[in-house]
Amino acid sequence: MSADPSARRGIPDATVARLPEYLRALTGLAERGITSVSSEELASAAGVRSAKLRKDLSHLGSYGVRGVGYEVDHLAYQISRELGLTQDWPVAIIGMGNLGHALAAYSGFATRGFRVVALLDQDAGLLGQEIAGITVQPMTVLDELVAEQGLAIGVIATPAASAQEVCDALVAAGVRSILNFAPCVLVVPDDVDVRKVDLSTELQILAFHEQRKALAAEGALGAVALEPVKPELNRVVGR
Amino acid sequence: MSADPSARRGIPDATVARLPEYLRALTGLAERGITSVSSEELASAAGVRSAKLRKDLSHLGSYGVRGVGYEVDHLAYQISRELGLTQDWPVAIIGMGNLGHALAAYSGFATRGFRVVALLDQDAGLLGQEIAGITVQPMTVLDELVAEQGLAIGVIATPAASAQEVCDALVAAGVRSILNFAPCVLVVPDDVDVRKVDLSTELQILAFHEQRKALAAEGALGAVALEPVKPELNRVVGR
DNA sequence: ACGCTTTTGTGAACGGATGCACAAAGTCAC
DNA sequence: GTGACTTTGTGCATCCGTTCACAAAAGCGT
Ligand SMILES: NC(=O)c1ccc[n+]([C@@H]2O[C@H](COP(=O)([O-])OP(=O)(O)OC[C@H]3O[C@@H](n4cnc5c(N)ncnc54)[C@H](O)[C@@H]3O)[C@@H](O)[C@H]2O)c1
Ligand SMILES: NC(=O)c1ccc[n+]([C@@H]2O[C@H](COP(=O)([O-])OP(=O)(O)OC[C@H]3O[C@@H](n4cnc5c(N)ncnc54)[C@H](O)[C@@H]3O)[C@@H](O)[C@H]2O)c1
Repeated sequence: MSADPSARRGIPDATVARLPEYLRALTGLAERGITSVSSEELASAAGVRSAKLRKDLSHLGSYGVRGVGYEVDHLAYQISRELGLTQDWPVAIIGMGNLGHALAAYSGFATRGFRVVALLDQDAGLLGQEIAGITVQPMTVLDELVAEQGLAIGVIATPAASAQEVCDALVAAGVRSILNFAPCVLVVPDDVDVRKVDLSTELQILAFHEQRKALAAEGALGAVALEPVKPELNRVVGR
Repeated sequence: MSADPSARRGIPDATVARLPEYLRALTGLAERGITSVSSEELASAAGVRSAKLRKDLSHLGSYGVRGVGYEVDHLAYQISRELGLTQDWPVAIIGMGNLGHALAAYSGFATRGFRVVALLDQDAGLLGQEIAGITVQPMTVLDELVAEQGLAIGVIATPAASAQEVCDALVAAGVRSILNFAPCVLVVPDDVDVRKVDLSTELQILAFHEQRKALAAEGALGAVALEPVKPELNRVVGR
């Protein structure tokens, strides 16, 4: 049992998911030359309530000053450290189709603690081609990437039909964190984390709410609105 | 108060978020010629526990048959209806850069109840150009799109600096559902839904867990593991 | 030095989501 | 027709996350 006050492990998943947004908000403030910020201001910049922000930050330690607020640089550093962004994580993108091309060209990786170390594809016609300054390689280099570059994160941008196969290859090579853009469920061992980004799902959730709004408007024409309007600030469909 | 048994409004957000995955699993089963499925099998295909699946489905009505399971086609139809996918939703993509190009070329829209009716950009150099068979138009056509095509959903694929401006234009034109790919918080009126897809956030969450795994492995070398291994099937980082 | 103001950090109440376990409801073999 | 078997739908307990509200802590002005 360590007595270190910051050694509190077990940050809730919901909090971890919001830390990147706080970090982004802090970066924006720092760029505007702001050095100190209250929980109210930062929460507003990040699109959450101040109580939630404070509780989230309390899980990392006590970095605020009562009556004043948080020092922007220091808090940004603490969040970066907690997220493991004080080092650069090597990332490989697999599947250089439409989406893979866009991802490879995306500058948002480098600015946020990630480094694209490889672009992989199965298509012989793509191999050797250069995309965004990186040569496309075959899947066989995976073991080497893990051993020599410390590859830790794989991004799957292949069609759904190939995704599980690619996933298995990543896991076999030792990659334990996977970001999946293919619309399918991946089966992985317990120690591997998978996160999914799914455009269709997001659109379908929007469609559900859109339909509800359309029906509500229709209903309101002939009768009193079935549901009272909920006054709510800055409504965003919760996840 | 209608007595219609299917008129149960107020499906939990968490359930709505999973319906698209169930629908996809059902579509896959139907393609393989399977006509009937149990909650256990469908749950496994969708990557959830069967009890959760059954509770989710119970919110839409009672479409299963005890002792047998669910009829694939019928359940798929019911979920589609609930999500509002029995009609095609017109979608506009704003910002035809790297990401916008990939999205425009993406076939996943049409197969899932969406129709790209317009591609918009501010850049005069792109206007009039054809991408995936659709001509790029200026932002000024927004009002027309809403009035004549019934545009309901806008996809923002511009840089973060322009996103709020584009969002305001969409809202002013009457669009009330927005999918945002730019890494920033959008401020909208209460009746507008915004969902965000954020690559960096997802990677940063993976980095957090990756770091924990690295630290745990390190700690295990010199001492007994600090945390007991949790046996958990098919672990996916929860959201 | 001291009291006033501001803002944090957190205990406690609340609400929603998850997982368990089983009665009810249906099928199917005979 | 009947009984054994399968699988759904759901009540209940539990867990996790959010929100409220305030005492404690720090700065600041006088
Ligand atoms: N394009 C988009 O905007 C978009 C949006 C959301 C989701 N997606 C999803 O992302 C994935 C990729 O989409 P895309 O439009 O880029 O597809 P694509 O067909 O243009 O590209 C797929 C690439 O993957 C490669 N590939 C196929 N099997 C492989 C294997 N086993 N190993 C290595 N490489 C392999 C192919 O050679 C091809 O280059 C799909 O699952 C799609 O559903 C795409
Ligand atoms: N490229 C990727 O893989 C990727 C991944 C994740 C997130 N994103 C995000 O998606 C967004 C777009 O990325 P990108 O790489 O395609 O950028 P990009 O710079 O290639 O393209 C942006 C496009 O938006 C247009 N635009 C700018 N301001 C506009 C305005 N006010 N109205 C209409 N159009 C406008 C520009 O003309 C340009 O064509 C960015 O916010 C980026 O952070 C991109």
